[in-house]
Amino acid sequence: MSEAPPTKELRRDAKRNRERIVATARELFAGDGIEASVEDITRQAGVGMGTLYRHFATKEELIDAVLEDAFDELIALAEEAIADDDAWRGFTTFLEQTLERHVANRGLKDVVASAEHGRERAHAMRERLRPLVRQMIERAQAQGALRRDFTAEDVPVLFWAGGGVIAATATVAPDAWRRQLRFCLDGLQPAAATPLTVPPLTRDQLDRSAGRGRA
Amino acid sequence: MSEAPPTKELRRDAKRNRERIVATARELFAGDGIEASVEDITRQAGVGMGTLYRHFATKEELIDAVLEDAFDELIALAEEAIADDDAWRGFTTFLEQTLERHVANRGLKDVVASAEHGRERAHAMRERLRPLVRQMIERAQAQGALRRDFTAEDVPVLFWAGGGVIAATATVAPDAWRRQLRFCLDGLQPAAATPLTVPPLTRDQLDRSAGRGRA
DNA sequence: CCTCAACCGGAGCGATAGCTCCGTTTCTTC
DNA sequence: GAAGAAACGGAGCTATCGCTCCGGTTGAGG
Repeated sequence: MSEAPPTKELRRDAKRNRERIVATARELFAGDGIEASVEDITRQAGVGMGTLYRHFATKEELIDAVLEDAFDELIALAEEAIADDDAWRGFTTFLEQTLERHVANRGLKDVVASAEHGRERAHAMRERLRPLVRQMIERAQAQGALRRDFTAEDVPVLFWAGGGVIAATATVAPDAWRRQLRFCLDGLQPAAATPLTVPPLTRDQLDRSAGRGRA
Repeated sequence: MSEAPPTKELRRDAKRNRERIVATARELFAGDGIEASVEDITRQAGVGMGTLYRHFATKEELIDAVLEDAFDELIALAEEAIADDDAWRGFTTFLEQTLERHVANRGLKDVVASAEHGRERAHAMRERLRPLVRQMIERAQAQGALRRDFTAEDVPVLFWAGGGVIAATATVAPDAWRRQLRFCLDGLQPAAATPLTVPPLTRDQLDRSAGRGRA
């Protein structure tokens, strides 16, 4: 699982070029989403196609490597949320800060909240996030701040919803998603709860959602 | 505005082929979204490329023509909502039925809830829908069933949110959006309302959102 | 400084998309 | 049933994307 770091030792120019590629890709993915073309990346990084593909076997691999930091940050946000004595505040802050990242980093949103693109690091991030989210929710429910029919599997749904708003409005009104989130959060308080008519997603459904295409 | 119907009179085969194209496109757009390729459409309709492009100058025009019925249905749903004595029930039913259409018709979702694709009929539909939605909301607020800081400009935001959930889950759990909508609706009741931190979208922002690209 | 493995760049491949062009066929009219 | 306007169909154009291939270049060890 954990990529052993026995990678010999890169030649100086190779190391420099790799860093340039990652830095440029980070910038372009953040701004344009993962649909930024590899050609744009190489041109702006000042390297050739061959160079990029010697370091990354595929574009997906590059995406995965570029977003590693962002993934780690999401984990850190979840841990902060759990550390908050006020579980409800922790939970809402986690949602807000995650969606703020989605606005600032379209590539992150594309991988987390939208389509497939489940490479190793992304998958590992989801695995690490899952128990944290579950704990976050259980604590908020135990403190009586979150309706009891809300489940951990509903969290990705909130991200998909926020992602939809962000995709449509980010360039024009980068805070528009906050209204939508507020409405949802107000509806998540126990006092506001009205019966749900459908069950939450199962683990299996979650894995297949926005996962491996429409197979 | 209203396309005058002075179009001479199509030859019999031309008329037949046009109908085949529209019928096939309707089916493929509903199933695969507007990304269904024109080649697939012509093949399945049993016509050539030239035939399609004699009837529709561009793919966008075909989309617009194909979705005309779906647009009319949305208008009808809005009118039904307004006719309901219980404004809240009318409003929620409108949202539910619209999103049901989005699940059943991916092409409709693509045009209404997602990207640009603002051809004439789509634009006209939005113009017709706007006052109906406004009325729907004002009535629900007057009846004390809807929080007062909710505006007509928030309705597209709800569609974008629902569209995000549908895009991710439709093939795996076609009803998953109902949970998200329930949470939101519960949060739209006056008793649940918590202060919003950002203003609603302006008309101008709305027009540019998911509108003409990232210009 | 010399050598050669390691690394570089970018033309080009193959797939896919929307769309055009034009030789051929078909319908309608007289 | 002949003629010509109208419509047909599909090969192929252009553009874009991810990715490969290979002749040339560079940097580190002896």
